[in-house]
Amino acid sequence: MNDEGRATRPQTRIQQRNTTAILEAALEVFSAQGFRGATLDQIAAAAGLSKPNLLYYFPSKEAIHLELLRGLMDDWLAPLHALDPAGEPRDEIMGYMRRKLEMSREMPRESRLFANEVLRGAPHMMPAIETGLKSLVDEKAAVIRGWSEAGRIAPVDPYHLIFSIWALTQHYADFEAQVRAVLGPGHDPYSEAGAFLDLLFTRLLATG
Amino acid sequence: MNDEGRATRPQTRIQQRNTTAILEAALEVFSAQGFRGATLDQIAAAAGLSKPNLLYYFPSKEAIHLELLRGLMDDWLAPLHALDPAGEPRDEIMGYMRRKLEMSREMPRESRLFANEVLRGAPHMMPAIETGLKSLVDEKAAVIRGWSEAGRIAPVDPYHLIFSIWALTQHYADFEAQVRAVLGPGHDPYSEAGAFLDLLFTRLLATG
DNA sequence: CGTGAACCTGACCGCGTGGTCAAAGAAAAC
DNA sequence: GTTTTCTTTGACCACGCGGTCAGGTTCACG
Repeated sequence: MNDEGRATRPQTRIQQRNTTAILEAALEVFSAQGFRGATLDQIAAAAGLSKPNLLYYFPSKEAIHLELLRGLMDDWLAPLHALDPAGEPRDEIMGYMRRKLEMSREMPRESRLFANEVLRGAPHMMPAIETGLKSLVDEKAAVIRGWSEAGRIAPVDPYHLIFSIWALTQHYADFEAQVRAVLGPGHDPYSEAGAFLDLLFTRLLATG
Repeated sequence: MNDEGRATRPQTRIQQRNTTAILEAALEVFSAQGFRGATLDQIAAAAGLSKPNLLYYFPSKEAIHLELLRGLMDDWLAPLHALDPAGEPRDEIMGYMRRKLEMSREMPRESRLFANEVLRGAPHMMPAIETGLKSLVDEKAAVIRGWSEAGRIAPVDPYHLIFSIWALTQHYADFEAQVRAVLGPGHDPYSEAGAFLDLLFTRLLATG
């Protein structure tokens, strides 16, 4: 039981369990209802706690929301971070796309939480976007531009290539209701998307 | 001054002006704040009316929201509706994509309003999506499948082709905050996107 | 088992918000 | 000019919601 790092972190068993339950419940409610649409009672109920008890662990509704967003940023950057400048260009880009699609399948609530935030103009995340996200994208875009100029993939604008990966993969999580309604029953949107996107990016990146 | 059509529709000059102003103001506020996040006071202020006066023209906050969504559906279907089965396949699909991108540029608030609704699981629009939208997509997907099978465009899943057009074009409106933050100043996202998407769909659809 | 800290709750509060209403103020109709 | 209908508003209300608090209960630890 060391006490290193960020000041004051007792972290008992109960604290661990309850904060986890609260964040899980908050993710569920915020992603489905938005920040203003969610109520502390809903979150408390979903977490199996009373509202005052919930506020014993977090000082305010906003604090829960911020904590959720803060934790999300790392997960969100990870797939792009893993794009390896030393790898085979096509494999790296397709791999990035597949990881993002996998994230949409496995973490649709997180995707919707993020979408909600950006839709509003990213009031809380703009600093993180302008620093962490931007610099990472700049870095990887330079790598892709290099590949492009070296003729290892077809010429493309690297920024919009990255945007297209975000758009195409997150769409299946954020607009899931619409996708399922249009396809009708008996479809697995994500596996179909996997095949389609493989094809799309293969053709986009193929050299002469 | 005829009185045909839907029962009771006096529509004086003042009524016309005020309902228009209210819907315009509501679009502004709802698209930026979401349904729950928006307040009647904000909408009234943006419309230049008092709150009670606003409620003289619409019975409730929800009624304004519904009216907005109802009016949006037609605009939303129009670009796909215009895809001509008798046209040149590549031109038709690329034309559809360009019309959608144009809509994102010209009507970003409407795009965000729609995104907000679908993110929440489309509680109000699901009926319209399951009927109007789905049948239109089914119809046009069949056309595209025909082109694909006839070898006039490269083989693609027509449904996911349409989804990809939605995702790629709406992304620039819905995630505008992020796109601008990542690109930095001195960029015109939409014109760059136009060039990129031209390239992307050209390569995706090219035969041989 | 005792004691202090951590955990939990019912009751409560103030404020913002959706919505109402009676009555005043403009337009239109005659 | 008068009446009638349409338009606008200030004052008001009920309620849901975020947040507080005093006090009770449970837990960890010696």
